[in-house]
Amino acid sequence: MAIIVDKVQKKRDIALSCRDIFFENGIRNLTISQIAKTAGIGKGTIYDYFRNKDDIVFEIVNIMIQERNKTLETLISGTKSTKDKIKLFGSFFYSDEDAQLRGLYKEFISIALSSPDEEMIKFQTECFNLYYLWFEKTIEHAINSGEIIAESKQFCKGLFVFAEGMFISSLATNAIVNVKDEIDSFVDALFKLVEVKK
Amino acid sequence: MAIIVDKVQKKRDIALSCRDIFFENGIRNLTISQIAKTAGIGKGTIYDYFRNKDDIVFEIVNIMIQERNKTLETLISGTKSTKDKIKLFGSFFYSDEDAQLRGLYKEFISIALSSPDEEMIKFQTECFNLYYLWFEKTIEHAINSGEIIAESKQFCKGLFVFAEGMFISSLATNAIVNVKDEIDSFVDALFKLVEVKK
DNA sequence: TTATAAATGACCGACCATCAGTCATTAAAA
DNA sequence: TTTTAATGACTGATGGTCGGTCATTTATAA
Repeated sequence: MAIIVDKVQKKRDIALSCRDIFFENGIRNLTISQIAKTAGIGKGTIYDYFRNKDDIVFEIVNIMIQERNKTLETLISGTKSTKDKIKLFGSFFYSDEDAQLRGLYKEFISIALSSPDEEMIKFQTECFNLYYLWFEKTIEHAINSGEIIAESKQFCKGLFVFAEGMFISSLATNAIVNVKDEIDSFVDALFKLVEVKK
Repeated sequence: MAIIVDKVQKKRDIALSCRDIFFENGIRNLTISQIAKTAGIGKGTIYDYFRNKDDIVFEIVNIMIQERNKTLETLISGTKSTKDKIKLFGSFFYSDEDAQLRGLYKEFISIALSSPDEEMIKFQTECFNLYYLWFEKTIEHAINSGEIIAESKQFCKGLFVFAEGMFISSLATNAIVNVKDEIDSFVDALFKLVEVKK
């Protein structure tokens, strides 16, 4: 027998060692050779751990999003107001702390649109469902406590998805400048309609 | 002088002659040689009319969207109900007639995300503003005629952008299956809150 | 216990095929 | 003869492969 490396861990290490150059250059402006050099390994070794160049971005985003989910979970449980909880879900699309992940997520979405891949879609679906479950629970709780009207539930999916639309529009146009303000004002306006009047 | 070709027209012709293969294969699975062969011209000629491969997609989408805008304009003016007008804006993201344009638009967004280009962003911004103006006008008209409450105006941008979010989510996840239903039910729910009660 | 051989997984970079984009040349019209 | 259009052979770059090397561990036997 010979050396046995922790393939999963090494894959993570390679991916993470490249996250800065991916963020700075974008996948299209990076060569496998550069990536391998940055990771301090041979070009061939890349393909012992990744299916292709896209797969590296996927791994980075995968790791970073899973880390972020944990942070988000604690942040949500530490937030009292329903409205603030809702806003917290959208914060990914504008907060300074998430700037790098957001940049890499952008690359990831670009890949997912032009080269849809079973695994990527599965991961995205899981993320969507996870977030959405929390989101739904938050809204339902607010309904049950009499804070907002029952009809609010119908806005769950739309409200949840709208932030993604703002994000894409902010990247693809100059029409959306301040994502935070747009999200905040939309949520505020909706809450005014949905709050139970005393 | 020698033969003078209408550069603008020829660019259009080349672009449109390739729209089917772009829709079927996607930009990543097409080579310039294939494109040139499909257009019935030499490889080098492509570069007399386009800056690069991305630029061809841009031209196709550009032409098709501008055509669609005209159709949309007449469709809107032929639609009476405010709610139907609003829904009309979202129809791009699910209607059968727009399936091909939608597929090419997806490619275009993918390009715009990973290789942002001045011209593309400018075009997208113009489209956004054009649609949004109509959209805003529709809402304002409904407010002035006493159909919906004044606060409705605050939902303009969010409502407008939410359909794009649905679209992206439907492509990147398996969590959104029926875009039309999602858009319809969100718009319906919002209208219930916003309609002036008699 | 130590020396040697065998086995195996990790790692690598030269190599290959492909392809976007260029440019020297040709063709055709005026 | 000049100008414009068109072209496809060519080039440089790059994603991905593959045969081979190296390092470590295990087996064996002296």
